[in-house]
Amino acid sequence: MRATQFLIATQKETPSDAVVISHKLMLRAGMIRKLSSGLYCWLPLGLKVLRKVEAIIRQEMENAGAQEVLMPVVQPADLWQESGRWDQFGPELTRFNDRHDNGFCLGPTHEEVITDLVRNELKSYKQLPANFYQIQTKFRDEVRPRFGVMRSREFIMKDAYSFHIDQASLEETYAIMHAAYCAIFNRIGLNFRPVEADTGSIGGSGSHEFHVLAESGEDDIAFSDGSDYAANIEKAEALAPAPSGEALADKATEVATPGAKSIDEVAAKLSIAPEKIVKTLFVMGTADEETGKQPLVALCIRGDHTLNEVKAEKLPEVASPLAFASDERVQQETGAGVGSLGPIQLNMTVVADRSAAALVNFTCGANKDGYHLNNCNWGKEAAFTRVEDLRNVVAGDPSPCGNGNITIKRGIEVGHIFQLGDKYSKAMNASVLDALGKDSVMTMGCYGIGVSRVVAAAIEQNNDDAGIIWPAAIAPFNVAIVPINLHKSERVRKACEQLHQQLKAQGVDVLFMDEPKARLGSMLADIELIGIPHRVVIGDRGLDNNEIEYKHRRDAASCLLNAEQLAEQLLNKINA
RNA sequence: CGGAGUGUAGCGCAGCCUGGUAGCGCGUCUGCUUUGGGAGCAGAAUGUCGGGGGUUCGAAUCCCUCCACUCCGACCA
Repeated sequence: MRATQFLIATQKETPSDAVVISHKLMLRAGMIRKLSSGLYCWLPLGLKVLRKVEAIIRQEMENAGAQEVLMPVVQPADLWQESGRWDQFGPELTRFNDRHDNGFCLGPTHEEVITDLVRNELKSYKQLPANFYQIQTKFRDEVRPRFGVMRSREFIMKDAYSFHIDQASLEETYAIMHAAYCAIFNRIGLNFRPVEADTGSIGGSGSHEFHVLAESGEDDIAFSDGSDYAANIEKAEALAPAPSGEALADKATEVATPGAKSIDEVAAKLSIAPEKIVKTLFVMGTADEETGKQPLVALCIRGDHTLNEVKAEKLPEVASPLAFASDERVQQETGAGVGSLGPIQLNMTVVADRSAAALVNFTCGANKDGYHLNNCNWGKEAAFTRVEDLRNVVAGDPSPCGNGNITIKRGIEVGHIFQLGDKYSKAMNASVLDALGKDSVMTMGCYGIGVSRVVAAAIEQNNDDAGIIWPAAIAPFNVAIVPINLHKSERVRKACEQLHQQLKAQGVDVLFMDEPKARLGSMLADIELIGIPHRVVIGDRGLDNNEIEYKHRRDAASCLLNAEQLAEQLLNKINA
């Protein structure tokens, strides 16, 4: 490719609204441009990278036995009503009516459409298992799009859906897809980890996320330092600690804590550690079927811990989605305001976290504004209905796998695979005839990769002060040819043209900087910013000595190659 | 949705407080010189100062209002 025929839209300055490195570099390198909040145009350079990621995914999907299909972005409302998600999804699902006033939505995912397609096409267990995938645009009206294409509203996703006669078959395909995902991210050159995950609103049983490790990630991942256990913090189980000692025989004592509302303020005022305080949170409970009224539910965790909202939401007594009680409601039920609350004489379900339940002689709110109780104990002053795992694990906790302790790192979720079970196939009556000639609801799996997010994640892991450093497999160009005094030296032009042709003939993605009067410094800066792995500089001075300057993007200094065997030597470097 | 900001040339920004000819740097275009790490000189083009209303002789500047975008939080595959 010639630079004069390819839009190189690099910028010296970073647009002020970019905060993460991949967003800055994608803008500066001229890969993407923002159209509106969470909506991006892909320029030729960015699209080349995107297409390379797609090509790798396609190959591995085919290897895994998946077949490519293409489904519409616009989906009819009645399918979503059939699955029940028309009402479950919030404003993230963009809905609209067509000219006939029929309801539609923009597809945030495609379970409904594929299930409809498959129930019409597959009739026999002999056609199973079947696995279909597509690489296609999704739209989710995110509350807060950010970080460029990392969290955009419109994005490219590879989504696959598998259909099975039973759970055993699903598990087989799930394992194959798990392996295919590892192969994809390895080929792309990412430092990633599969982690156990919560299934979220998609529903179902088993699930893994694939995370690219990076500081800018939006998820916390818990790793064990004693095994290969890894889980999203939403999912990671916090084990019960050993009981912390003998309860004092004395009664609890009331202490005045005027003005102290947060755990930190109370801890400071009373000179006790936050881990000796019980924090009581009030959330809305499941509505009573007859009256429709929502009771409150109290959740108790240790002062130094944070509530795991995913775990809390799964409690049968707690309304989903999780909502905290209003200050007025809390005041009504307890007689005290937020900041002085405790599990004391509460007329409601009280669920205590395992760590909170293990405390003795702890401090908690007195349900009386401005007062706390010291030396409280469960079964005496304080009471819980039952004990559950409610908190987020923290670094240093014992790993739930039984080996080692937890460390926490940030991850970017680039893939997510689920064992869906029959959630959609049952709701939408997608069945085949089994070996006995009976209708059998199919079991499903689904498998997603955020294709555009993968591009950003690769940059997060591969960059330096000068710009992007592409992993070879997804570099927009693999080699850059940089001439010196192209407009003056016929010899330089000839050498460049020849190398350009030779590499092209070998199928190498090569960029020839053929702008006749371009300055060396700006060409080199552009190539480094764009992140092209291999670079040769061809000038008269080198040609006099039969030498060509070569440098890999990761090398500190350049080296010299023989001019006559340049193409061969370069091919060796590229294939190394 | 709560909090905090920002909208002035393609990009980065100043000007606003204290109303009086629309500015700077980068980029772009022309010419000459230069050419081994983002060149120099000379010249040029580019703005409904986010939109609408108001105050005023006069508004980028003051007031009202709407919109867009960004950040933090909440929330969310």
